[in-house]
Amino acid sequence: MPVSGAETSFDAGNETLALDRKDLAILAELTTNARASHTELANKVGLSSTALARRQKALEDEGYIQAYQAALDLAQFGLTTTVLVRIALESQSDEALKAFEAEVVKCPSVVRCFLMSGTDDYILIVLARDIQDFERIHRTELSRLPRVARVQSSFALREIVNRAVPTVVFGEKR
Amino acid sequence: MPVSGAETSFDAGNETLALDRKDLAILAELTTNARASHTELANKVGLSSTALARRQKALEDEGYIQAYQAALDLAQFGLTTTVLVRIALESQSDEALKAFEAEVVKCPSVVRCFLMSGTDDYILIVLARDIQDFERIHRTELSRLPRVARVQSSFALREIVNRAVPTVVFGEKR
DNA sequence: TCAAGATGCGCGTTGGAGTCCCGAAGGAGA
DNA sequence: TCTCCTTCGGGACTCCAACGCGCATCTTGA
Repeated sequence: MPVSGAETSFDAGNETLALDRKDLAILAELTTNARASHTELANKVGLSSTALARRQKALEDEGYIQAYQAALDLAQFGLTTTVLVRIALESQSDEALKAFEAEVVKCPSVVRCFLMSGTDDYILIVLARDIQDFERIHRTELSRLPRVARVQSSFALREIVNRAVPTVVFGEKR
Repeated sequence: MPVSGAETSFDAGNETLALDRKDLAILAELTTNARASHTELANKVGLSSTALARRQKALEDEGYIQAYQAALDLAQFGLTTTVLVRIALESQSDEALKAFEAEVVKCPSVVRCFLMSGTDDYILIVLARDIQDFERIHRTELSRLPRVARVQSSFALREIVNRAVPTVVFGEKR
């Protein structure tokens, strides 16, 4: 169900995606101001508030918008240190993977965890207050993970890019 | 400036942080429902809407809440492939770093970029539609970055954890 | 005991959200 | 070419709830 006059469309998975530039403008704006009112958004996008409300609701119903969430300034909580952790398991058996994954989701300092191809290990992104704090995390969270053969940590000195959404999303249609 | 009766406090950088469990409950809830109304939040946290509004505004003014943003379902846009890219430069001179960083921020498919310690290289997180699409990104975005000596890519087979905020944040105070 | 700050209640105002209806634009089909 | 039909946009209206203010009360800490 196209949200508006389908211009061109491309295949996304098994569904046909058809968003025009106004839909993308709505999404781009909501990515910045999730609490914007209908009228406010309507002015920025160039629609009436009625038309905008319809489109926004459609975007929500069709799942393009998953949620509205507040972005916290983690530095204000002292979490200024990002660590990339590479973890190799003793075995790549299904049971070992499951056991590891069941525990890693409980680690409170882990924000991302990927199972990687090739070397068949995991990459974690961990947030810590500082290096000493990471030592504690390593001791109390990471070293207690099951089936781990090797843990290798590297610290991020600086973050150059941090986007929630790749800019390519907002430029696909015109 | 404490938001409420300071219970205990800990040092965050150079600022003193004093959030009680109600502040943390507000933040936790807003992390999920950024569009929740004052009354709605007040009920969940156990405050009157007036008190809640004051605390929320304080949290915004003091920078704990950076923004309210819509979370898009990137899979709906076909971006189902996450790639970790490790890039080493020809030189670690300041000029080389600056030149590289000035270009990497322009890459539309890059969502994260860290300068890493130890090996002195960069780690990028790239979102692609599929492997073929990553080949295109590699060709049109990554290989055009300046001063690059080596590019090494590994694909994420699965994402086990994806949190915006480490759960540790909401459990620090009581 | 006193002062400062935080809470909660009640109020009035405002602004947003939702509904209904109509008009315009574009396609399909005879 | 004409007409029907679908779809989207926009205006007007109503209703409800959110927001913000002021004041009295309570708690906390010095």
